[in-house]
Amino acid sequence: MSQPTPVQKDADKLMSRHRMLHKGQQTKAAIIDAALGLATQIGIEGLSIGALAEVMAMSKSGVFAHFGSREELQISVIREYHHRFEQEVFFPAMQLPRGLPRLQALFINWMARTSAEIDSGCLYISGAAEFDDRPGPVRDALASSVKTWLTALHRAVVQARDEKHLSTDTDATQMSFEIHGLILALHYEARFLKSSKSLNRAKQGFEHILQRYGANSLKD
Amino acid sequence: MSQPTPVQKDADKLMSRHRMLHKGQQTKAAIIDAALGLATQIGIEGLSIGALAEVMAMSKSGVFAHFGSREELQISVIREYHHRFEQEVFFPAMQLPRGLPRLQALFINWMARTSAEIDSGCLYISGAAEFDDRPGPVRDALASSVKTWLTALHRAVVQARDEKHLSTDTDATQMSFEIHGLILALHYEARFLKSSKSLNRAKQGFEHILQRYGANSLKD
DNA sequence: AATAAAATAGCACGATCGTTCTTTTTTGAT
DNA sequence: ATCAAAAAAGAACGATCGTGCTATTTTATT
Repeated sequence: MSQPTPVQKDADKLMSRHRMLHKGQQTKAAIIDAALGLATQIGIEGLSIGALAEVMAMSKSGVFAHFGSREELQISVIREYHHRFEQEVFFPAMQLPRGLPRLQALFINWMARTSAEIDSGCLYISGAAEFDDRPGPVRDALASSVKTWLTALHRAVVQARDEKHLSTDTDATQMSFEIHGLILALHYEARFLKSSKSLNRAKQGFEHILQRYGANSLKD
Repeated sequence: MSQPTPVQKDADKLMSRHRMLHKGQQTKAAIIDAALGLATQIGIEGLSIGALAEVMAMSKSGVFAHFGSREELQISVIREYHHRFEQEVFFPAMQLPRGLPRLQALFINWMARTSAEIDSGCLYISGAAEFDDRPGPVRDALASSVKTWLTALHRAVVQARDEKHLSTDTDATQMSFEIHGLILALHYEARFLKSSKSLNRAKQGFEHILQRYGANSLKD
């Protein structure tokens, strides 16, 4: 048997180091989870390390060390929201066949995350209001996530048109814009004005849009 | 000639006192104007008396004395925005005849205040995101202003229906909801995503809504 | 069980926050 | 010009902010 080569020893050390990160990653994830909860209530800008430390029953510096700056914390929160949005809105809809079924599922799932049923507001909406006049890396991270999602929605519309589920002269960007408006109105009237009927308003608005763009059948 | 009665003396004193308020009111108005500018950029919650004092070239306590509390300052800002919204959006549209012309003017004026053309964002939109989970007098003042305006919009839709400019079975609340959505999408995509085409998207969306609710002529 | 590294705590800093005092300046009517 | 009231300034307070240090504790590996 040969001795472990230097290369193998290096590999072992690397693995050891990775294992050591376990606990750290774990609490970091817990911090981000709590931070996301705070951010959806008081806003991304309202997020403070002190308040977060109190929630976590940790010291300020203990929390701080995981991120190195408040900005990095904010960006981590946005990335986590992006991930959850993918899990709860995007991926489930991707299970359905291309075209109207998938587009409809995207809208339904999106509504569920936006309506007042859920305890936390939508970070993409509240964040946009906070950062529309505030340049910087946090805004960039937020805008990047939002654009990814809106592009996915746009693609679903295009596919529905290509599948002939919508009329062939459908302006996909225009239709996406109008759908986006429904979600924003739902968020506004349900979350801020506490109007209970908003969910049905949004659903009916979606039906109207489908009719306008010549959806030939709602169930197929 | 009779001597001034005590009542007359009191009246004189009252007038004097009112005159004395002149300068104070004046600078207070200037402060509120500056505060509104700050609030539309960094948010109502982001408004700080220190930053405001610096802009005004005044001392913090000098600014503070006009309001007595930060909350009162925030509410004053909201009241001022309400006033300007009335002046620039509501009243001009009221000059036009009831029905479609007035409704259309309301939408056009609203868009103008919301699009990226203007330097300041819409306080009703950014404020809603900030205060949807934060109860208190500031939120109440904001919600009250917003409801007043949305009610006025709703009334314009009802009138357009009554004037037979829209089909008689028009659901006014639903139509208002969809119009609101267009404005919110415009604000979102123009202000946050810096999309230049949003204004035309909103206009076309409005045309679509008019068509759906059976507007019989766009110019009359 | 020993050990090095990673995770957390503790403490202090300068800054800014809203607010409360007291003092000075400015105003406007006599 | 006088004078009282109003407006503004000045200074200080306790709190909280993000962040940079230096210990201390906990973790995971040998």
